[in-house]
Amino acid sequence: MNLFTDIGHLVAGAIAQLQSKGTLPDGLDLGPVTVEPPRDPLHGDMATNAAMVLAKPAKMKPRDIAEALAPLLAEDDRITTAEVAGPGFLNLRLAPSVWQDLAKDVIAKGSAYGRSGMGQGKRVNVEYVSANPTGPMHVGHARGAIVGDATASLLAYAGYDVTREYYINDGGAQVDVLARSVYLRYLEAHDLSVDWPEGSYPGDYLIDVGEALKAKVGDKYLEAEESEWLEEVRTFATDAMMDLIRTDLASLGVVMDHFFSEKSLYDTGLIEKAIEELRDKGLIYRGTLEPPKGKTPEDWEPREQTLFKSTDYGDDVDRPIKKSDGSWTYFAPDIAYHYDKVSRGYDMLIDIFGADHGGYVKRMKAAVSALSESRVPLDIKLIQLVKLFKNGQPFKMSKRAGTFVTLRDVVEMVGSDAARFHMLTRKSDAALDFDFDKVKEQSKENPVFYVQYASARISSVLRKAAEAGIDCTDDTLRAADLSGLTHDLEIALAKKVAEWPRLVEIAARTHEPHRIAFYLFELASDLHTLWNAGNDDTSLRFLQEHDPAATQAKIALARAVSVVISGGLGILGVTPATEMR
RNA sequence: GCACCCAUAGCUCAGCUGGAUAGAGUGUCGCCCUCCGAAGGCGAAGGUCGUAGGUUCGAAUCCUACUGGGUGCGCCA
Repeated sequence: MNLFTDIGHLVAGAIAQLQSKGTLPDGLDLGPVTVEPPRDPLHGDMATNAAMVLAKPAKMKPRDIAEALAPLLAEDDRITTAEVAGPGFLNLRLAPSVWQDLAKDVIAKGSAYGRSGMGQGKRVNVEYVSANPTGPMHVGHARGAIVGDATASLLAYAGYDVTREYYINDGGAQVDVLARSVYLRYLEAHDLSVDWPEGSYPGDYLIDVGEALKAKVGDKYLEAEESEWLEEVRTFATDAMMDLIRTDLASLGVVMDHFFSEKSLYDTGLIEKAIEELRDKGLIYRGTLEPPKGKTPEDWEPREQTLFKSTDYGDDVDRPIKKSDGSWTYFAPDIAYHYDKVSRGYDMLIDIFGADHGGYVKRMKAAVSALSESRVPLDIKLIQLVKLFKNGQPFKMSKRAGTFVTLRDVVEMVGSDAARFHMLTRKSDAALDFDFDKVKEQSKENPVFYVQYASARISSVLRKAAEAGIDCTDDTLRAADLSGLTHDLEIALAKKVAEWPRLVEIAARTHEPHRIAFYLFELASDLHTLWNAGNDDTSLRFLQEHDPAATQAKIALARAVSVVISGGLGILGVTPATEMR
């Protein structure tokens, strides 16, 4: 249920009537017709641009179309006035009962209110985090994890069939470095002293892994050549790192549906298969790239390589898929991985990357377009960096100084709920300030607190009503008479609730979960405003001790708000508060 | 040199497939808040939407050029 689409259908019906009467020509595209809340409340409750966007194709003046539509719309019970305004807007005012009764519908729908069928069950793969399995995740990974997870939840809420996926970079040189580092810890576990070469991973987190390796293989590899132990240690080490990562993710409430191993691509020959697919399309060739202008690397020399003709699909230059020693570049398994995703039948792919991977966007999109015959859209979201603050002061991360902030540190310091909400209060492509003190602050400045406080207040008033012996169960509330909700603040709150399904669709269409966070803040703000008004005007208080009917009406509205807050926080992966401590 | 992202109130940021007088928080200023619904409330001021063009009935939004900041640019994944 979505009031805006309901009224949109009404507008479409009115247009059809005019067409059958010959006032408007047939065959008009209604796609650009919108029904939305006007920015200025003085313009009514909803406005449609129908007359303006149909003017040109219908070869009529916008105001003439609007004048013809207005009386037809006004016939509907829900609409009290339909006025032509400005260049041809049609401003609609809805009957108070529409807003009042909305609360009952919301309560009846419960957690289904706001869910949308726009996804039509289409299958979407959201790939996120995909941190190298070489150590614990840091705070930057946390943002990617949270944005990816919320995006996945958002799309599921909007009716898509969503898979949450993690690409394990376990096929490259860095996991060999990991294996060698673990081997050194293994030697240490046998009380041998070791030298740590440049570029290894000397972090403490590998000590346990070395011990565990010792427990598993004993002294088998103490005197062995690297070629004998490398593969087993590598597998052992990456498994251990993935356990670590899974645990870290779980502490944020992030649970993946599927982990995909880069290494498996080499083992199964999928890379060759994907490249063959491209070759069949004539997109693979031997050639020599121009050096980048302005900044030629010192050791540049022209070299013939195997290239993917990504320029056919909008990239700036063609991209190498093989190194000069004949092995694959990083891009090749990535092509194969996305080829696999396309082969698995997804209708849409979403990748959540760090901003430092911005240069890969065009080539990945080119590869997916080529491999899917442009059937599968790929949206890549770049996550900008997180700037840490403590007491308002910038907080630099440094491994050496011991100020390296891990994902787990963040969860332990501020909690999963606050971390998640805060990371979603910014567009993902804008840098985010994360101040440990502000995120924990209990004030209006902190949207996490403000939204949770709203849900806590509603829980509180429900408890109080029960104590006062007023029946406020959902079954009772959805049958209540809400015609007493006439105050501007009450109607305004109901209107905000009415916007929820519309907002979900906008956020889902744009793949931007931060819109949910902003909406929830506004909704909470409207609730607090009404609540505060109850301080001066007791008739606005939700709990009217001696008037059960009025209490039920007011609480029905509050309950509808809490339904939306729960649904919205659910998308963000944040638990609604029932009380504040 | 090229590509991508960003630029909106003093500060931090929203702003819908282009829509009417561009919003919020914070800060500033004024008023209120001794107890009941608490971690404040009400109101005011504050803008050439980076600059210059273009498309359009209509542009913060789309296009072009420029300025400033970030990221990246063949055998690193």
